[in-house]
Amino acid sequence: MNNGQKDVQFMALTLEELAKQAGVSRSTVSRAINNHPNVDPETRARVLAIAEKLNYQPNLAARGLAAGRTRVLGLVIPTGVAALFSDPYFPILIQGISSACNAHDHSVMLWLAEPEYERRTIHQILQSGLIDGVIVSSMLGNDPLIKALTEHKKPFVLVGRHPTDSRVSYVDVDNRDAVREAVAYMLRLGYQRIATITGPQDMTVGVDRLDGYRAALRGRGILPDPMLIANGDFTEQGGYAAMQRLLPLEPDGVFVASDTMALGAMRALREVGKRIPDDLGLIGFDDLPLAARLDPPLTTVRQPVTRLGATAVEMLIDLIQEPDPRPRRVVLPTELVLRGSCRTAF
Amino acid sequence: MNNGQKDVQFMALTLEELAKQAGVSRSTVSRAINNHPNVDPETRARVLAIAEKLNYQPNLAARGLAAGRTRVLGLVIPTGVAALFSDPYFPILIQGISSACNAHDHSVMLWLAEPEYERRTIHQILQSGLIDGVIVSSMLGNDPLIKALTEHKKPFVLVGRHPTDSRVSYVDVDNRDAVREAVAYMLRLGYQRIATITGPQDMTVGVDRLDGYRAALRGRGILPDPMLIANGDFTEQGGYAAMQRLLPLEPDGVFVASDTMALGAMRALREVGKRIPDDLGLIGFDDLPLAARLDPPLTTVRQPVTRLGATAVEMLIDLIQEPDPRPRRVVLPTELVLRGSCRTAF
DNA sequence: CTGAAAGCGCTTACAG
DNA sequence: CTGAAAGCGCTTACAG
Repeated sequence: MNNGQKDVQFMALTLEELAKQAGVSRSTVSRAINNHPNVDPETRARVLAIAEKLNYQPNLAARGLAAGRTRVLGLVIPTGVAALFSDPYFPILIQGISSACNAHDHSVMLWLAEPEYERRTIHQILQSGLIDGVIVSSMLGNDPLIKALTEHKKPFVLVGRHPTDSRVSYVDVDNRDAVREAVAYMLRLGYQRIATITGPQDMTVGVDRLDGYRAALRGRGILPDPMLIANGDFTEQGGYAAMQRLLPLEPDGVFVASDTMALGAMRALREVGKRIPDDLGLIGFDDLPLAARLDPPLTTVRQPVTRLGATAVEMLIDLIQEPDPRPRRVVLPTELVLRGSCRTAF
Repeated sequence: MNNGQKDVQFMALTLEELAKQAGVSRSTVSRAINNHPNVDPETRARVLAIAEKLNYQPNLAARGLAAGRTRVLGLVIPTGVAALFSDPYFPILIQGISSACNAHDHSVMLWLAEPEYERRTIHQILQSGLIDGVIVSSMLGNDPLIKALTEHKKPFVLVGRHPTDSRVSYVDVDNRDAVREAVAYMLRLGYQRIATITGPQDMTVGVDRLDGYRAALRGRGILPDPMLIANGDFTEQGGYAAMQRLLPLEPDGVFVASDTMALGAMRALREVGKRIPDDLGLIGFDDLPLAARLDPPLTTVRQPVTRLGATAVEMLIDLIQEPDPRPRRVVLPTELVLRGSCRTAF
C-alpha cells in the first residue's frame, strides 16, 4: 500500500479510474479520447481536461487487443544491405520516420531483418498484434516479405518502388530521371567518356539509377559501353574498388550512384594523384551532409530523405485508416546540386 | 467466408484454437508454450509440435495485457547527439541490440528522442504497456528520463555508465583507462606534445576519455595544457574544426576521442599539407570498419560495439525477469589496435 | 449523446 | 499435472 503523492502521480492510470473522476462511463471516456463524433462537446472537453491533468496514457496493449489497432508502425530494414552501417542515408531515413511517427502520435518498432527472413520472423512481425502496418526500406528484388504482407492483408508501404508489383504502395524519387538529368548535365558540359559506379543490381534503386545513366547517353546518341559500368554496393569500399577498376579505362567523368561511394571513389583518385575536377569529373547521389564538405565539394543529386520517411509514415497511417485501400504512389522531387566536382569549362 | 487452404495458413491462430487441436485446455497450452514447469513432458511435446506445425504466434498485445510482459524492449537514443547521423557507431550499436533481441525472442521499439523529452513522451514510453524495459544510449548528463524510469520502476540499462547515480545498471568499456593506455603508448613512443580532441563534455563518455588523456600525461609528470584540449562533438566536422584550432599550437601528436572525428582531423591536416605520422601522430577511438582503410591506417582503441549492444539486451532481460533487481555493471574490454598513424621511431 | 455488457487473446491463481 | 474461471484495460455494437 504505497499511496504517497509522488507515486500516485506515476501510477498506471486506467480508463476506469479516469471515468470515475470525470463522472461518466468508461465508454464515454473512450469515445472522448478517441475523438468519436457522438460525444457531447462539453463532456469531451471535461474528460480531456481531466485526462490531461492526470496525465492519462492509454494502455496500448489493451487498446491493441480490443480495437486491433496499436498506433505502432513496424520498420523493416534488411541487414543484407551492406551499406546499412556506413551510409548515413539510413540514420537519416530512420530519423525522418521516427520523427513523423512522433508527430502523428505513433511509435516505431524496428526490425533489422536478415536477408532471407525466416518464416517465423515474418509471422512474428505480422501476427504479434503489436503493429498496425509496416514500412519496408531498401527492397531487395522479390522479397518474400512483400508476399507475406499481402497475404496477411497488413497495410504496408515501401520506401523505394517495387520492381514489378504495381499494386504495392510506395514513396520514392524518380531515380531514373534524376540520374538521366545529372549525366545529361555532364554531357552538356563537354564530358566525353562518362563511366558510372552503380548501386547493387539486386535493388530497384540500383537498377533505376543505372537506367538513367544509360538513357542520358542514348539521348546523345552514345552507345553505353559495358566496360564503363562498374558495380558498387553503396559502401565507401565498394566505390573505392569500383573506381580502381575504372581507372585504366580512362574515363573523363563518373556518375556515382551514391555520395558514400563517391567518397570511396575520391579516395581511389587521390591515391593515384588524379585531381577532381581537372582530371576527372564526378557526380554523386543523395546530397548527404558530407557532400558539401568534400574536397572539392561534390556535385550531386539531392533527394529528400527525411521527407521520404515522413511521407511513408503518413501514407501508411492513411492506408491503415482507409477501409478499402488502393495502392498509392508518391514520387518526391530531386534536385541537381551544382558544386565543384565537375569542370564547367573545357 | 474465405476458407481456402492458402488463407487459413495465415489466419491469426489463437490459443483457443490450438488447444482444441491438441485436445487440452487453453491453460495447458499456455503453460506448455511458456515453459512452465508443471506440464507433463509428453503433453508439452505434443502441444509444441502442433504449435510449430500450425505456425502459432502468440498475440503479444494479449500477452502484454494479461501477463504484463510483451517481450518488447525500448531503445532510446537522444537525437541531441549530433553524431547520430554521421557516426557509424550508432547503426552498429542498433544492429547489435536488434540482433540480440532476435536471438532472445524479443523485439525492439525505437525512440529517437528529443533532447528534452517532453513529459508526455516519457509517459508514453513507460505507460504504453508495450515494453518491458528500456535501453538508453548516449546519456547526456543528468537525463530526466533516468529519473522517470526509476520512479516508474521500469527496468532499464544504460549503454555507457551514469555519471553520478551508482544504482543504475549499465554496460560500458573503461574509457578512462583505455585512453590512458593509448596516450601512454604515444608518450612511450617519444611524442612530446600531445593534444586531444574531446567528445562532448556533457556526455559521460566525453568526460571519461578526456580524464584518461589527462591521467596519462600526469602519469609521466606532465601537466596537461588546457590549450592543447580542443572540444569536439563526435562528428567529422567537429574533428576537422578542432584540428584546425590545434594546428597553430604545433602538437606532435593528437589523441582523438572517436574515429569519426579522427577522420575530420585527418582532413584538416591534409589541407595544410601535414603528413601522418611523420609530422604528427594520431590515435582514434572505436575502431570503426573505416579506421583500417584510412591513409595511413588509423591506430585506435577498439571497443566491442556490437557486444555492448548484445550485453545490454541480456542484462535488461535479466533485470526484467529478476523480481528484486540490484544494479548490474558490466565493463567490456578494449584493445589498442596498432596501425600506421603513429611513428614508432624518433 | 450515454451506459451496460460482451469481447479482444492471453495468463494465472485456485481447486482438484 | 490439468482445467474452469477471473481478469488484464481497452473498444464497440447494442439499447436506450
